[in-house]
Amino acid sequence: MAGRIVSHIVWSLHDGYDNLRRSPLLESQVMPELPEVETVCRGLEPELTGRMLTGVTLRRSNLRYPLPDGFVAKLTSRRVIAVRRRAKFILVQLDNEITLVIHLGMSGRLVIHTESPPPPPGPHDHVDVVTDTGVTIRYNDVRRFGFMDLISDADMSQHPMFAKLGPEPLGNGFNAEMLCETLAGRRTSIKAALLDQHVVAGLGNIYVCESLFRASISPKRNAYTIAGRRAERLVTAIRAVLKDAIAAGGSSLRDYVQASGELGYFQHKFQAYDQEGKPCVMPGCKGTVRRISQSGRSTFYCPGHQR
DNA sequence: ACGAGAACCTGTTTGC
DNA sequence: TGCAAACAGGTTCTCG
Repeated sequence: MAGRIVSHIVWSLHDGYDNLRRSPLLESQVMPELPEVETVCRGLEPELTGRMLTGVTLRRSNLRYPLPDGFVAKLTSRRVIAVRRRAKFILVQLDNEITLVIHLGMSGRLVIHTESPPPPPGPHDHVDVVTDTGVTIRYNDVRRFGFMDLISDADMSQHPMFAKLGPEPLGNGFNAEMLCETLAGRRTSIKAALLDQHVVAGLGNIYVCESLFRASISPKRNAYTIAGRRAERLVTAIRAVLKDAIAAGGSSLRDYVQASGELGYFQHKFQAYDQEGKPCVMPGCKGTVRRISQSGRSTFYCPGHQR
C-alpha cells in the first residue's frame, strides 16, 4: 500500500514513496487555499503539538525568500506549543516565543514520514524537520512560491504579513455589513476584490469562483455594487463553500487514519472551477459554464444565473 | 491611493 | 515528431 495523499500532506508509509511521487493524484491536487491549509494544520497538529524538534535539515538556503538567520538553531530543541492557521499561513508556535510561519505558495506540500530514517530526499524536498518521536516532516515545493519565516510573538501583530490581513471568512468578524464597508468605493470587479487578502483572508482563485457561483453573482460585477441581500448571499456562500471543502479534507484525514476507502478529498468536485463548457449544475439553470480571463487569471462562471 | 499587469518558478499541456 | 509558447496561481513589486 502506497502512502496516502491528503490535501497537501502526504503520508508515506513503509513503502511506495517513489510510486507515490509519480502518482497522478499529485497532479490533480488543487492549490492550497484556506481549506487545504486548514486540513494540513489538522494533519500536522497531532504530530507536532507537545513534541520537541530534534533536527532540522535545509537543502537550500532560500525558498521564495532567503530563510532567516539562525533558522536551524532557533528551531532545534524547541518544543511545539500549538499548530494554528491564519489565512493561508501555517503557524507553528514554539516554546521560545517564536512562531514558525509556513506558506505553501502554489505547490508547497508537507510530507509526514513515520519511518526512521525517512526515504532519500527528492529534488524539490527543501526542508526536513524531525521530532522526538522520530517522525520527519518534509517540505516539498516544486515552484518555490512558498516560504518559511520565524517571527517573534511580540512582532506578530505588526508584521506586514499579518497586520493588514482581512478577517477570517469563517470567523465572527466576517459579515455582510463589514464586507459592504470594505467594498464601498472599490472600482474593481468582485472577483478581483475577493482575491485581495486585505478584503477577506484565505480565498484563492478556486474558492472565489465557487463562492460567486453559489451566490449567483457575476464575477464581472463591480465590487462596490455588492450590498444588501446580495452581500448576505455572498457571505453565506463563501462560508458554505469553505466549510464543504474543509469537511471533504477532514473526511480524507479519517480515511487515512482508518486506512480504508478512497480519498474523499480528491473526489471533491467543483461546480464552476475548471468546468468550462459543462452544463450549469444550479437547479433550474440551463446555462453553460464559461471561462474568461480577469486580471490575467482564469475565472469560471455561469452567465445563466450569475448576475 | 488604487488598480492592472508583470515577475517569480517549474512541470505539464497546447499549438504550430 | 519536436520544440516553443502558454498555462497553472499566491504574493509582491512596478507602473500609470
